[in-house]
Amino acid sequence: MIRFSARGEYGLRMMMDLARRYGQGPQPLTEVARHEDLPAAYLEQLVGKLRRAGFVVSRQGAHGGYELARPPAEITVGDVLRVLEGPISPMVCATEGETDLLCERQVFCSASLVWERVRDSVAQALDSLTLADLVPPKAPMAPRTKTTGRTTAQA
Amino acid sequence: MIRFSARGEYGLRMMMDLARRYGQGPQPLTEVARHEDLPAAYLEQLVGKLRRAGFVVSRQGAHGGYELARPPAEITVGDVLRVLEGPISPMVCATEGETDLLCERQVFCSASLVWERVRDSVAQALDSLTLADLVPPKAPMAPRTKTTGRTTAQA
DNA sequence: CCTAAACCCGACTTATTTACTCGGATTTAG
DNA sequence: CTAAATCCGAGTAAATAAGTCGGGTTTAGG
Repeated sequence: MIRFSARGEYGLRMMMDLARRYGQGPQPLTEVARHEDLPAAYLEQLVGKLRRAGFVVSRQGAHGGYELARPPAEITVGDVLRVLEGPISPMVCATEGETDLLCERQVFCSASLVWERVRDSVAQALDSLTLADLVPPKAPMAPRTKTTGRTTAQA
Repeated sequence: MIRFSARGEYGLRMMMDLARRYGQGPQPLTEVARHEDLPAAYLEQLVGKLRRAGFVVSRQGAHGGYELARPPAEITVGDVLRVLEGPISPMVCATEGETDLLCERQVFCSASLVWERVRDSVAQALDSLTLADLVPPKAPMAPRTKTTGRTTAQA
């Protein structure tokens, strides 16, 4: 229940990939798609929304691509998911940012308490995480696996 | 984004209606449907699941109907919604109660942190509310609006 | 100038899910 | 015996999701 769609998943993974390469110039979408094993043509739709929302910038033409508009620490997961999936809304009558649109039974409908709680706790979870939290800046160029001790991939 | 379906909404409202009349014998589904203005034939599907899950009991035949299997305070919103909408699962790889089913990139996929956080905060929100919390036992038979001072409905 | 690599955009398609409805069988109080 | 109810599975229309496709525009480099 209460599932995010592929838009959110793919889009977030794309943004994480861009975060990993932040500061290295524009990344072509085909590269991102290859890294994450996602359909490039579909990512195009998603990145368009993110660009229009101001979270990524693009450069057209040869050697073009996409790049985060701000450092990863300044973009939250909530920012990304709201662009791709719309406002947090576990139920129509409990949509983020909409005070007006409520059904007429709302005044005495105690179920709305549930949806509002869910909405707020999801918002809290999403807004407290930035791309930087998800993409630890542990040696992106010089893989120094000694100090971290983390195996980044095995099998 | 991340929306409950009508199953969850209708089902919860139905359970709240049953909670309001708990202890008054079995309630026919047509009554519940009328109270909540919901399609009775659809509720039938939903209440079937709730009965098989042990949260309501039924009596067949004339003067039959449905009734909560336990007092409202002993049924959580999480109980009800899990029966109707399945386990909490903001993403396939972060489904409640499933430790095995994870995609092979999960080991190094930091996005899963997001889905797990969302899952756990939704679970916390749903499991901390019982039907009794939603259906205040304020004078169900004798509407004594004086002491409460609450306006239950004003345009 | 020319070309290839990329972004840009909207329309189309297909599969799945949702929100129901329908028909009919069974049970039971009066 | 009948009417009111639970039970059950199948069917169906509409919406949404998840992509695909075709073509246009921009730009670096030769």
